[in-house]
Amino acid sequence: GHKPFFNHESTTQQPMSNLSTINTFVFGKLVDDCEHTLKQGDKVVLSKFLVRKSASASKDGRHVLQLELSEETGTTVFVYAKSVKEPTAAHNVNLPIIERSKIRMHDYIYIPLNKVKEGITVNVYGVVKFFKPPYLSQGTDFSSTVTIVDPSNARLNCVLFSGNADLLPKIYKVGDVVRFHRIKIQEFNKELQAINAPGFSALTFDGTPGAPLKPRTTSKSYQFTSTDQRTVEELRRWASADPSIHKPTIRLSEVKPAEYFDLTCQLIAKAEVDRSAVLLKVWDGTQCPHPLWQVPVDASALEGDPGDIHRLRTLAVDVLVYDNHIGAANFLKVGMYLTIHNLHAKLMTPTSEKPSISLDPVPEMGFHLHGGTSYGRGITIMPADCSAVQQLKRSLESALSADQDSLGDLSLLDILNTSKRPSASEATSAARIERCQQESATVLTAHQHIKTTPIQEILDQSPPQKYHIRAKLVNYEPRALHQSVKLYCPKCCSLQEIPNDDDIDTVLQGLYSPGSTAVDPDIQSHDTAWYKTATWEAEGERQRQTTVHLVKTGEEQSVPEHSTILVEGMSLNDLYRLSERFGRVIPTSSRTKCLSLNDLSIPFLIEDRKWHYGCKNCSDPQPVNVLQSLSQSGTWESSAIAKVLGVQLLSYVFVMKFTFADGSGSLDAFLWNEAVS
DNA sequence: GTTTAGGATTCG
Repeated sequence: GHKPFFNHESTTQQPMSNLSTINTFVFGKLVDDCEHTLKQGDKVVLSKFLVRKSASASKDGRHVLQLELSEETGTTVFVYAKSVKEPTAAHNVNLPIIERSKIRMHDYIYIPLNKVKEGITVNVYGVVKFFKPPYLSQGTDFSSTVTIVDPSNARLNCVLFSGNADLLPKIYKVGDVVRFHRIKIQEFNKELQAINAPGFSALTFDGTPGAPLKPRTTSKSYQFTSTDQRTVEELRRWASADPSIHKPTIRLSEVKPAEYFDLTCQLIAKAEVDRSAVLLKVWDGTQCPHPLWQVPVDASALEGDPGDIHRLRTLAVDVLVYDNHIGAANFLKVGMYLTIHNLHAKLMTPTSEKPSISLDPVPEMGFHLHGGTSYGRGITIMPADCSAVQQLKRSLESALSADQDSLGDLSLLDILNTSKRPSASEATSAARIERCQQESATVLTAHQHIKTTPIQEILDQSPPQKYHIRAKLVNYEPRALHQSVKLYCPKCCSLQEIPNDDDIDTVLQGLYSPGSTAVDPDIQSHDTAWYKTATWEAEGERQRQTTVHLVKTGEEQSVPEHSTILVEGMSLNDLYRLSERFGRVIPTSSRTKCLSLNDLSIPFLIEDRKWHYGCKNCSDPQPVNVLQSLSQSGTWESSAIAKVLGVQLLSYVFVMKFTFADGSGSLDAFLWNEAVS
């Protein structure tokens, strides 16, 4: 908890005004430091504290604000050393005479791991035997699991949580030395287990004997005595003799199939593959001896310098990062140094849908960071100054100098030389926008493993075959969706446009213009055995005779919606009106001896407002009289009508044509479906 | 001072 630490009112002789007395609270680890160092009456300078409203101002009469000191905000407490002459103005932080206090050391006691007991909170040193790098738990905090060992031959599993991942130990590899303050020992599954207690803090050291004794921590103040130095160095020496702890690092050139390993590398490029996977292109300066499996992703989807990606293509490996690791992957920036923990090197036989020409497909090596946190799977961002990255950089630099010609322009060089992350220049951000606009509208998921075939290779082979292509869309038709509906003949496979109203009207007017109407008097206005006829003059127009032949049905009370009519002399508007009223409308003409169908460039049947057309190539129109057979059977299906009339029915289809090109050739692809009627 | 996770491979 927190304790009110300073209370000037009680320490000064004369009473102070409200505004000159402020409550100051000390939190966490700083409590210990201050508790043992500061005495009443000391003069201090405080930096980087939090200012909050005082909850007690109305009661204690002090300042309405309060100061909150904690390690998390980076607070530093300066105390005037005894030797320093008292400054003229205590608040003047710029005074050069202020120096960091000699804080009296707190006597921390470190318990050997074989001496920990349930229920106590202790401080320990240990060597990391196993760890899971911090990851976001299902709860609110980051979590990290660390197993430590020490020369007492005991081991301790530590389960650590923190809302701030920086407060968890910064472990890079097994063998690192850690110091934990305030871990609580408890029992779980009949074993002792440690969990971080309030005020927990951790220091982590490189496990290499003789390496600098600089601890990894974000803490601004920590106690580290010469005793601590000896302890760390002792643990380093003790662990370095243990082969189960001291494992060699594996580089891409040494990777064996089916191996799980930790890879320290630099990120070249990144792409979201689908909802469950992110692609990382990484390199460590060495060449993997196996053919590399490559995740097919659109170049436009790759975040990273296209030039670098191209130049490093032989050294870079594709790593697929799945599921829970995607969140961590999203934080990564191109140029960063990483350790990917428990990376799976897997040999994969290339899958190809095309007929195999080569006899033995060569297995390719793919790298996967599987989902979950088993075996410490995860990604750690490595600072440029740590020894693993120093070593990595030497490897990257030697790879560059080995191939100066092809790698000389590498923009990642800037990162190597300056140790800074690349800043997005105007040029690259413009390029990014351009690429962004080229992004696929649709992404097929889970097809990463499917090989694509160059278009020319498809053109050289004989159909039918199935392929996957990756190509640029050069053109597509039609541009408006409604234009994608066409008429299709299932017999001759021809496609044609749906005649528009103007065309139909023109045909109808040509058919029934006064000069051309030589209606056969024999069949005019005669009821036949199977239809009744009515003829009249069209109103208000040029002389035009219109005729309706109503097909008789068995029932006397036939409703128009279920009736079939044969019509003559109709305009386009007439056809629309009649088709709304009657179930089936069949446009005919009686210029010849018998009632016959019209030119097939207009519909031969309008059924429930659906306009049916026939194929000019494949139809052999019969006199309309043949419909009499249907009037007897009573089946007036459009297909039955078409059949007896000798008409090859055209169907409505959705068709889009795409023209693709991939540099090797170009290909038209049709997207095709039956239209819903 | 709650919960989370509590070492223990893999859908891809």
